[in-house]
Amino acid sequence: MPAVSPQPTRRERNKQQKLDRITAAAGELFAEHGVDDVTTQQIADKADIGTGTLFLYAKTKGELLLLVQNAHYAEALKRGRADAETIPDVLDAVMAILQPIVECNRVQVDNGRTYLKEMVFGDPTEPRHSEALHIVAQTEEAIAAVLARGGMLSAADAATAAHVISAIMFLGMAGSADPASRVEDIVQDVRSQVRLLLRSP
Amino acid sequence: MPAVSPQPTRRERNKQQKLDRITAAAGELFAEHGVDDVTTQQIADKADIGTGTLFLYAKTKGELLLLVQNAHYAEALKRGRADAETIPDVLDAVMAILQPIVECNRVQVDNGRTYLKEMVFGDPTEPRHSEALHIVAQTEEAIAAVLARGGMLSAADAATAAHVISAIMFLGMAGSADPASRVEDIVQDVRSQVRLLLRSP
DNA sequence: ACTCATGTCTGAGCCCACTCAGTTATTTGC
DNA sequence: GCAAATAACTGAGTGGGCTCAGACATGAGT
Repeated sequence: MPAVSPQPTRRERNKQQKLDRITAAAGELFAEHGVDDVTTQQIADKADIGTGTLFLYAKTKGELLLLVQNAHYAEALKRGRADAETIPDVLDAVMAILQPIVECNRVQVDNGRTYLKEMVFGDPTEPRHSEALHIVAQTEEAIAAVLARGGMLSAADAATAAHVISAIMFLGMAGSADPASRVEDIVQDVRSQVRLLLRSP
Repeated sequence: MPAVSPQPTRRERNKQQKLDRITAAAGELFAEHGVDDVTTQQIADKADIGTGTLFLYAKTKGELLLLVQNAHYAEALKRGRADAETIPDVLDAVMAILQPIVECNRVQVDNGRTYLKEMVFGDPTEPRHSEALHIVAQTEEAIAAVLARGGMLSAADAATAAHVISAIMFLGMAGSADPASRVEDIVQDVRSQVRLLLRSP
């Protein structure tokens, strides 16, 4: 008989366990085969739940991908933010934030692109979707902070510029469907656009 | 007995007629009900062809939307480009190009957003998709021309800036899923970002 | 005219994301 | 403990985009 569990009621614990199993199953299958080549049945089977149950935890297959990828993106943002602090040049610092995100996005090209699609065109009332938008907002805040650091831009302009930069990165990643296009190329493409925005030498 | 037909062979004429019927049917149904509330069956029925036939003319439902919307977009671009010529201020001229495109995109919000989705995430090997990308390229060229007009930017920078502006517009339109958000608001939002990019007063 | 070859059409059927009416588990009130 | 109430689960079923094996039309060769 263990001491007081972290979760109060049994129901809550069961729900959490199921969500964990779903997350693990979806994560593994998506990573292995790509989101398009995995059926919701497979995920349900691997998580050892009924098909219907799956959709109590994620309203669409897209939400399942958000569930899996959000964690990776948050992680990438954290790394980039830390890197940026050590870099004096503003453009370099901004790119230090973007780099890990692009890398993360290209680990599995199809999944990365579908994730972006889901973010922009998915149902904003779903919790995993809001979570994704929150990460984007955090990313823009981090960029704005770097921009404001230089003191060349007002706070409002820094926020606007950060928004533009996030748009540049977004379409930079979404645009290149070819899995052969390397991360480095995308980053360079984004960099040249950001450089112009910042009027960096 | 009419004189020599514009199309040489009977097969070619039949194919063209069918494509016309499909375009008309899809256009009317999409405009009336929105792309999500129209089935490919309905389109096939209205065009008076079999279901299978439909997919000989457009590989996916998304391609059908591209087929219908591309014409509207090309039209919007044409209007904007003409407007821009009469406007001396660079920022105003750029916005004159963007305005009709945003309007066109918001005629039916769902269709507009699905069109954008299809453009970025659709199959680039399909002919209607290339056509859409061509319109985007033309839009960017028109913007670049306006930017170069001022002489403040090199040709290369103008092209890059035009690309950024198209990204800003794209996410400006895609981002606001709420049909209540008015065209004017989106345009204002885009304008403030473009103003910063151009360092316009 | 009569093949044969080549291009076009077709709809029954497949696949798969998602639903919902019915079942089972958990909690609450007595 | 035992109902009643409530929450969670389930899988057969549904709808819709898309396919493909076979039917049909057209044009070319003779």
